[in-house]
Amino acid sequence: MDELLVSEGRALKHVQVREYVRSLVSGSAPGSPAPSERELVHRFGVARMTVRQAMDALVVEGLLERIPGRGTFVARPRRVASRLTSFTEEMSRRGLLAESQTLLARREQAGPGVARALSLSEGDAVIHWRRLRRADGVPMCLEDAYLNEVLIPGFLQSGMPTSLYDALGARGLRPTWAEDSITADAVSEEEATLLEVEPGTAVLRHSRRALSGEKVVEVSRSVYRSDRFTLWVQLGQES
Amino acid sequence: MDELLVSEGRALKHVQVREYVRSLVSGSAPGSPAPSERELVHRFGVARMTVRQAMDALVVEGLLERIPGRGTFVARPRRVASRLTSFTEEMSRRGLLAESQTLLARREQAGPGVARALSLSEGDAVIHWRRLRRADGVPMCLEDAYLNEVLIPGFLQSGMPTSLYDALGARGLRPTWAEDSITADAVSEEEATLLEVEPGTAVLRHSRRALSGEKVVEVSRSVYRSDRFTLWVQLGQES
DNA sequence: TAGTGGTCTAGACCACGAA
DNA sequence: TCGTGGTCTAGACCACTAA
Repeated sequence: MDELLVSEGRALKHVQVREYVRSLVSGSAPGSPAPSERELVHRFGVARMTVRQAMDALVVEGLLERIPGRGTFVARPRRVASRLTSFTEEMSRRGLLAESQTLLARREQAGPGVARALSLSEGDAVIHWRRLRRADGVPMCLEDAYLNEVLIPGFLQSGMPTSLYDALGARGLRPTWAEDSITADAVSEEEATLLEVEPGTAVLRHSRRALSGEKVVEVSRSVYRSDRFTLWVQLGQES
Repeated sequence: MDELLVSEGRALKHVQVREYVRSLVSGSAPGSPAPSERELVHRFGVARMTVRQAMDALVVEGLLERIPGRGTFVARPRRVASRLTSFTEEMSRRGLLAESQTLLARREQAGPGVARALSLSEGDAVIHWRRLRRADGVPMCLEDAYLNEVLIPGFLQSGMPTSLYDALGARGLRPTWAEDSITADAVSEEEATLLEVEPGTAVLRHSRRALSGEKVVEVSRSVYRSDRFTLWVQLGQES
């Protein structure tokens, strides 16, 4: 169902039709009619199966909805599951400015836990990056990230980026899937000082193991101030 | 792309082919070859487009993977996002036996918060169901669920079920999408007594708004013991 | 070279919705 | 009744892979 553009870049017919329809309806309100299949057959001079192939792709994509006997219409946006986002993106989504203060960034030898999580062997080189993360200036989160040095050579030398996920994305390693665990705990003294809360306050502990394709690109442990941060998760598809 | 079974229940050809292939490959290891399209054309005496329609559905579903020039193969299972599960299902997935003790189950008038969350008006009738939930006998969670009485008439009279989601499913109202919020907090005295923890211990507070289609079927607030419960979330698709 | 999936044609009949 | 999408046919040529 993919592109496979021909030699010089001539688009396949079903792709032409698909993109024509996409541009027609993009921006239209849900429920707006798309051109009928037979109308597109005439306009492009192609067979109906070709038009159907184009429309099928848009239906699978969730852009269009077919109603037998009536026509094809712009679908209302589907309710989807949460995207996998970085702290920076998540704060920006909430209208807050994310800032990071690097407390530590160095090469280390992986301990047993980190090695297992990163699918490495104990003692392999990893990058340990500890940051205090603020939103609109308020301490929000203390994060320890561990990265597989082999996947991002020269990372420490290249100057630390603001957004880890942007930096990974630039290397074609943007996380596509992650498993998170979340629990509540009392904050430690060291954490309390950095997060500027009372020792013993309840905090959220968040661990993430993020993959790009089959590669584990990030393992992290974070502590979030619970008075400043609520985790939001959407589950399920469609509806 | 749906069934639309004909009159007496005769299956459509592409459905026959699809289900034949599904039964053939179900249980096969990822990478196992599926029958070629032309082989299925012969076996079923149908046109190739019909076979492709059947295979397309299985590819979209993630069961098969096409490799041009080589053939069609069983796809490795995709890494998917977390399913929307109930407490009962979640505990069972962890190998624990879920039990529920109903502390309260009655008709109430919706307050402003619950009314808004359930898309009702203040004062409308809702069912308030408070349960202490145990896993393998250990108190795990205290949950207050609010349900729209109009959607589940006779719910209170029919005897409370073990699993709310099973009961909703039996009425065609199984949640398909939910938004959850999670935060950490200190446990209250009343909660501490019921959950059998020290007052002031850190706990996870979890709120859920669950929809079945466009209808809000459940609004709940839960408190989880953090020493017994860690929330797991998978984000993203495929990889 | 033989087999595979990817694309495409030019028709056909059906059930369903709206007028 | 007419237009819509749903299903289906019996071919065709292409690019690619593997032997």
